[in-house]
Parts: sequence; structure tokens; C-alpha cells
Amino acid sequence: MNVRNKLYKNQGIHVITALFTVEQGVTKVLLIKRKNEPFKGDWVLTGGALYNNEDLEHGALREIEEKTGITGVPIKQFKAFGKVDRSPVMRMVAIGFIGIIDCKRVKVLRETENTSNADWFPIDKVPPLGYDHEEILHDALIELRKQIVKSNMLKSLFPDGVTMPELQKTYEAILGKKFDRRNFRKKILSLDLIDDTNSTDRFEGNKPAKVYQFKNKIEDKDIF
Amino acid sequence: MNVRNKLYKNQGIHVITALFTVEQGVTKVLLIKRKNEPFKGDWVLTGGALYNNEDLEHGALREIEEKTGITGVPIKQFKAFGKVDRSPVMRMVAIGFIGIIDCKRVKVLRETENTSNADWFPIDKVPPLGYDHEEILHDALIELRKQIVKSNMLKSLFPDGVTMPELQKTYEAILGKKFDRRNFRKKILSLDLIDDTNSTDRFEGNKPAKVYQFKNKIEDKDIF
DNA sequence: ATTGACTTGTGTATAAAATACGCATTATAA
DNA sequence: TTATAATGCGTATTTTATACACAAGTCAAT
Repeated sequence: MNVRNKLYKNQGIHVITALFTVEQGVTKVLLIKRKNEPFKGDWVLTGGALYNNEDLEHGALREIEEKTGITGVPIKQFKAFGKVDRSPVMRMVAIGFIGIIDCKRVKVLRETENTSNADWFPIDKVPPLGYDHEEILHDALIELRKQIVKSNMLKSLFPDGVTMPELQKTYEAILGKKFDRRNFRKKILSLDLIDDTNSTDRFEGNKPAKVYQFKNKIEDKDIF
Repeated sequence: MNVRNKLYKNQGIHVITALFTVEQGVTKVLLIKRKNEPFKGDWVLTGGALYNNEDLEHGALREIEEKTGITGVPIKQFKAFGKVDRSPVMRMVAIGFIGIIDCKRVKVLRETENTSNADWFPIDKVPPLGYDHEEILHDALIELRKQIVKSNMLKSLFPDGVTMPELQKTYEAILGKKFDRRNFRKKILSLDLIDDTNSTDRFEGNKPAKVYQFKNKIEDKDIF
């Protein structure tokens, strides 16, 4: 391939992560305020340009660490976004990831060369976003909802274990609907995502609740 | 962003499609023999470099047309592949697609500047592939199996309608397992993928089989 | 200590869905 | 006509999902 060919010249890759958290029954996403052009002053998802010496996931994790200080976040690639004009500077294709963490783990949201500010926004109160990040966030939320019922993605939100009512509130926040308390327990247990432990913990009630742990590996089910 | 920065310089995007067909109960994939370096003489999936003036799907469709002459193939993006060394020439990130067509629609598999030959290979008799296309094909097959039970992806294989036993043979070929004839009918109908028609057609049996049509739009189901 | 309020854990009856299998129907060919 | 072969439709059984009742653990007020 001739890289001088105008058809291919000046292409680049973005790695973009929609980083979620759930706090008090509210699903939130981490947004970053851009300090430089393009989209100066606009809010965007966590991410940036991929380096030549790193794999896709590595690049997404590096961008997360640069903004939040958090390392080792489990993330999942879900879709590529490549509209011709999605970046005004040059042709960029974005690889989209999702991740979810306990926002209390993020001590300080750092400033970087390109960003001045960062904050968690409830997903129904997201401001206008730069680039095509509104589209990416929309698709990311759909993927998040799929993932939490068939993977251990929520493990990173509850690394030290979780109680059943706590889990229910989280699922209700992400899926946007309510469940019967007793049937929710049976449903979750049938999904084989969590293991019983011997300890108990207090959530909202007065009776202590059993503590569960997300499995490390989830076996995927038959599709027919 | 400084495009002269060595960290970002010389990146490019591949659009790669695993194009499947099912013939006589055998799932096959279209492979192309490369005529030039890199991977000269190796078999690869359909695809190539994305142009700056086209969206991702458009690029994938263009590559399909260049090789098969077929236009308007329904394809679905499923994953990006971006290992640092997946291309020996320069840093390339591949956007993977899947598609399925009736191989009888492909009259002549064309020669192009970069390719000398093309053919359908049963998925269990695939030769060693160039680039990371074995990995892409592996993941594409998994995605294909997921898609046929929740989308109208098979419509492009049966544009003029399909009978129940014909459909069963196709599902068995792709999913790699057998089903009870009577329960298969009930299962498929419950998925709301196909509509009844008034005509009948002969498949393998002596009794004519009812003809069904894949819907144009599939509504996705609740995930919890 | 006893009681009431609150919340969690467990069970059970019913409804819906998946599975296993029987039988009649419609064609072909001898 | 009859045997054969494959399709369409139906039914009994098992499994899973849903709706709802009750017992148990903790706290706070009396």
C-alpha cells in the first residue's frame, strides 16, 4: 500500500471509553472538559489518540489513567465509530470501550495538557458532547445493559463483595426498571454471576444482608 | 494533535469482512489469495484499506464489490482488531464485519490489483490465513452464531423466502448441532424473525413445505 | 425485656415456556 | 392402490418464570 496516496493519508485512531459508575441508585458517566481545540470547552468521554506502541485496550487504559489516576480498570470494547467527518482535524476512527468503577476510588480527577476539568454526570443529565461522543455514549449504555446480565462487569463496582439489595438497586439504576425483590434474587442467582460468601453486611435495612462476590470467570450460555 | 509526532504517525484502518455462505448444509467463508506483499500468496478475508472519503461500512462494502461484484450486502460490524504488529507494513487497525449471502449470486470471483484468486472454504477446512485474519474469522463465526438467532441476517441468504426444513438445515450448519424438527419450528417462530406466506415449495421431502419470509425489521427483546 | 417498625431470607402456588414425542397430511413412485 | 418419505400440527411432561406469603434478624422506643 502506498501511504502517500491521498485516499489513505493522514488517518488516525481514537480510543474512547464511556466510564460509568452507580451512586445512590443513579448511573453516571465520567466526562472531561477539553482545554484545547478542537471542541475546546466541550465535554467529552475519556479517551484520545492511540499510540503506535500500544494495543487498543492498552491505549484506552492509558487515557483512563491519565485522567483519573485509576489503573487496571476492566474495560470491554464494543464498537468502532468511523463517520468521515467525526473529527474536524483529520480522519479519525474511534474504538469505543465501556467500563464501570466505584467512583469513590477516583480520588482526584486530574488536569492534563488537553483537559481542564472532569466530573461524573447522571446519564439523564449529560450536557452536549464534542465529537460524536453523544452517539458513542448512547451505544455504550446499550452495551452496558447487555453486559451486566451476562458478564462479571459489575465486579469492578463491588470489588469487596455486594449484598443482594445493593445489587438490585444497581441493576435497577442501569436497566431503568424495578424488580420484585424475591424474584430478583432468584434471577441473579440463576445467571451464575456471583458466589455466596459466609459474611454479612448492612445495606439499607436493619437485618444484615448476605455478601456475594462476582465470579472471576463467567461461562457463556447456549444461544439457541 | 501533532500528526508529525512519531507516536501517532503512519496509522491506517482496515475494513475486513468475513463473508459467509451456507451450501448443502456446509458453512463456508469467502477467502482471497493475495497477489502482492505483504502476505503474498496467503489467503485472507475480504477487505482492505479504508478510504478517507467513505464511512466504515461503505469501505467494507466497496471491498466486497471489488472482489465479488455483489452490491448491497447487509453486513454487521462486530469488533475492532488492533494488535501493534498485526500488519508488517505500518500500524493498521482492522474493523471487522460479518455478512452472509447466497453463493449462487456470486457469478465470477474477480481478480483485482492485489488479489489473484478467490474461493469459498468450508469453515472447518480453512487454510492458514495472512495478517490476523484467523483471529478475525474465529470471532466472526461466534458473532454470526449470535446474530442468526436475534436478527434477520439470514434474509440475505434467502431473499426469495425459505422453508422450515431448509432453515433448520442452515441453522444446524452454522450452530453445529441438530434440532428436533417439530421443536425447531416452534422455537424459530417464537423468535419473531420470519413471517408466514401463502405459498409452498419443495425442499427435500415429498410433501411441499410452507414458504416463510424473513422480516425487514426485528425488534430486540428485553435483556432481563 | 417487650414491642413495633423495617428489611432481609426463604418458600410455595400458579402461569408460562421449553422439551419429548405421536399422528395425520401431502406428495412421489412402484 | 399402496408403500415411502418428508412436512404440518398437536399433546403430555418437564422446566422455568412470575406473583405473593411468611419467618427471621436488627434497631429504637417504651
